[in-house]
Amino acid sequence: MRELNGTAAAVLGFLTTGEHSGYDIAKGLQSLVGDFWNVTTSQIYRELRTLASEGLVAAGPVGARDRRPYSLTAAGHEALNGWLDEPPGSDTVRVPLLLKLFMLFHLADPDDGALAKMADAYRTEHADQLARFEKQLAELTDSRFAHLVRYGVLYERAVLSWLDSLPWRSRA
Amino acid sequence: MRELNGTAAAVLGFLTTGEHSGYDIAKGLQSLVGDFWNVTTSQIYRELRTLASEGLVAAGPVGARDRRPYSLTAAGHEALNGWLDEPPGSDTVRVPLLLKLFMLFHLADPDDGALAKMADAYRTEHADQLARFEKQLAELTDSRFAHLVRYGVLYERAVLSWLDSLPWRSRA
DNA sequence: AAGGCCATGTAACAAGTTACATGATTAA
DNA sequence: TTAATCATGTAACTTGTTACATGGCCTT
Repeated sequence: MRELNGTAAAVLGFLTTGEHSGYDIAKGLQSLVGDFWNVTTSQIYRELRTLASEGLVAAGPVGARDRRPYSLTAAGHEALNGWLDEPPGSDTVRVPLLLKLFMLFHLADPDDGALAKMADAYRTEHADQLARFEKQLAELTDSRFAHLVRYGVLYERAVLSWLDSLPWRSRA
Repeated sequence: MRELNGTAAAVLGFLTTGEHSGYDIAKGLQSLVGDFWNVTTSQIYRELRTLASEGLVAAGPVGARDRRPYSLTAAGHEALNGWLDEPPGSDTVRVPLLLKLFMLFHLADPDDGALAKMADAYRTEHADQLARFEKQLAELTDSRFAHLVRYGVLYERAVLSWLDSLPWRSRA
């Protein structure tokens, strides 16, 4: 049994709630774990195809609009449990803003206006995300899931406080 | 002139310091920006091939061990400047630990021991990274580049404080 | 019943990772 | 002078993204 990748595992996990189409899975995962595990619809379809070929999910009869429902098999359940036992991999972080700042500093003496503009756009994004996380946190009842959201909150706060510490920021 | 991707831009940026082989570029970028922009050697080679075919870099004569030095062309310089003017894209963040925790919570009632084990491994990684960032920060003279490292410091501290707030942590 | 939107999916492309090959250099 | 290591690169594979196709559903 091959090592599952995170997305495949997420698909299996989602299917523990019952039969779903690729479309549903994609939407569902997006809203459930999209904040710390990016998924795109196309990926899901591909994973479903390979998972099906491995017998970890089973495709049901095609319905309207080519909708094809998938369900978890016993082997799928097992594979998911195996995945849960393995230690998680390392984080992947890519921050285009930092790359750009690095190159700007390296190549030129950029004027503060340009820097501030970039930082502002970035700040807006992250302030919005923080607000979303905080809202989620307020609405959550299960404290275990709340831990996950708190990660987001702390992360976004760190980003904002970094932005606020920059000498060429345009807002306070 | 096509939109450069971040990695391509980083390659061009690196070549502003002179002629370099793919190998050098890969190593160099890894140590310079690897903390917030992941690169692998193979990627660099591919980028170099396409950049060369677009005339943004020029390949020099092959040396020992098939070493092929590349240098920046005028068009490459221009492309790099164009890239610098564009607003940076959004961050990509993938945290396998969070995905796994989510699934664990969703599927079962995991025992604290397993959770603590995961959290500990994660903590070690991030504590190490924090130490590296702090060391860099202490050694840096250019305050502009220091801003970038401070991002890392704040980020890692946020992660650690999150870990410390978990009820099933095994260390204080 | 026509037009627009939503659900559903595929295909093509781009980026990222892993595994491997090979020829210098260096160290024993 | 053999073995180990490092520099250098390619090829194959996996994952991620973008663009597009199509047919049912809902409104007017």
